[in-house]
Amino acid sequence: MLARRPAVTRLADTVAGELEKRILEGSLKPGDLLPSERDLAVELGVSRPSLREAIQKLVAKGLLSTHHGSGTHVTDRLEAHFVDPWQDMLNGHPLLHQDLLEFRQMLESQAAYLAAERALDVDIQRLDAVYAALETTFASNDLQACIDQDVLFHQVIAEAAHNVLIGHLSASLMRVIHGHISGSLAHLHAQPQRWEQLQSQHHAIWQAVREHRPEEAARAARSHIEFVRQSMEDSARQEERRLSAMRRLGTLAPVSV
Amino acid sequence: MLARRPAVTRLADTVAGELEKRILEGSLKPGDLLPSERDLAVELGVSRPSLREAIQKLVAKGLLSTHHGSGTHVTDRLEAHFVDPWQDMLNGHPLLHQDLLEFRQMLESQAAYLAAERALDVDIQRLDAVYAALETTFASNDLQACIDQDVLFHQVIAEAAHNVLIGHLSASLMRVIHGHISGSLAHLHAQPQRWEQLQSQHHAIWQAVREHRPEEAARAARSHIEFVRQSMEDSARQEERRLSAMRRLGTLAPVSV
DNA sequence: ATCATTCAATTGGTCTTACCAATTTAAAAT
DNA sequence: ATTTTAAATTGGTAAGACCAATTGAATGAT
Repeated sequence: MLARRPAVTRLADTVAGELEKRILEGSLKPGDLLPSERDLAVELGVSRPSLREAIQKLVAKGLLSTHHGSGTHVTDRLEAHFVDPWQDMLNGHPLLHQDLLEFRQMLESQAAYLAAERALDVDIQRLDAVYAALETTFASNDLQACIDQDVLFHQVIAEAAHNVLIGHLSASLMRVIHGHISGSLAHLHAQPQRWEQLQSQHHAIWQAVREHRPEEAARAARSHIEFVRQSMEDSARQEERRLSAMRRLGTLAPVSV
Repeated sequence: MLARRPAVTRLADTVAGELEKRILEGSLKPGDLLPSERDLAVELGVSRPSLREAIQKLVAKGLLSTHHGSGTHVTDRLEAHFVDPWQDMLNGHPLLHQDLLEFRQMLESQAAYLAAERALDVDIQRLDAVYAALETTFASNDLQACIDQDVLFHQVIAEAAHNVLIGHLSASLMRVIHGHISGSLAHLHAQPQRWEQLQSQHHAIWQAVREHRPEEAARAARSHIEFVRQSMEDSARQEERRLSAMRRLGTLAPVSV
């Protein structure tokens, strides 16, 4: 029942391992062009389909990239591949963003509610500090810092809810969304009036939590995410318009590789 | 940087995406056996080598696992991501149960709300079938079957919410607490009048969902979990009294720490 | 001579077919 | 009823052919 390890040696795995080894050893450097599939298959003593399966595995891992007509290259960023299955699910299935935001809305409003109910003095002190930092950061133009502080702000609230599941899950979600937040934040940053709305929403949540008004905290958090959701939709729509225009003009020329 | 995004549509990628989608949506659940490669290739309208390349991609990602001779299974990597840290922690720290039930209250009330809002005919048909089974099972004395049906009932509602995160998270949580449910259910089963309350609660949730009354569904789910929570506390308190009595009688050796 | 065009060679992408190997199943023999 | 055996099913591998995108050299016009 437990002979699962060395059970069978799939050829594609062996080949993939061999190629991986060559990459790690340095005989195949990032940017290098692999021999053609036909040649490589002969060299490794396997059929082309088997070689292709191995290559597809490595493509999925992010070690190789294929280009119809030109060849197969070794990716230049070896450690950039995602190991989190949810992470690349998000990239491949944009319809997930909606589900994720919906879930986040539930999670954060509940977190805010519980935080307002249970926050101890130390929690509020920490929250005050983070909020102050968030305010000064938002006044600056450092977008990356804004994202970090924003994430931290929500995480502190989640932890003040004193529910380990909410805390852990909130952290997980934040890590997953982190990359996708930047888009919408950049979009908002370009509109000063909306940017200020964001600040006032944070302020409302902060006040409701530190003054122990659960219902209001939950409502503020809910409408905050609703606002973010709306903004992401706008952002996506605008991006679509931009792409459409570029297609129409046929100027989809490579942006200098 | 990404000027060559929609350049070509590799078939294997399309197929892999389609399979991913089915896994996300729940048509392919963890542990499920995929159709044979030959059948699936026909169903998707592609050749077997192309299908295989797609499968190998997903195997590399860890979403599928192939077994020579038996078939290809869906792994539970998506759910494991959320659960792993908590699986054994729950056993050692029973105080976590409170947090977990609190979280479950939020999750299930939201799931019931969304399910009442979005359930399609097929969802309701499935829900009806599961509820009928639940009712007959509760009439019997098979406790284990009751637990299974109870879990299934809530899972069907979670999936009718049409939010992949809620669906997978609900499945994860259910798997984690599966063992811990039996305690409280056994405790309830000893009190016929409370046992009937449980049934009427299920009935209320079921009706509210199938008649598309979101607010009521959420309220029913919330008070259902509240009831379970209360009962678990009673159960724990009673168990404590029992232990205390045994200590008083000296029939229990000191718990060596 | 220089530039643009054309076309053939190269390369990855896909399909068809066939056969091998592990597993499961059910029939058959004990 | 149990064990044995064989057939059916399933994934694994191979070979050959053709399609499609890319490249680059030969060709042509300026």
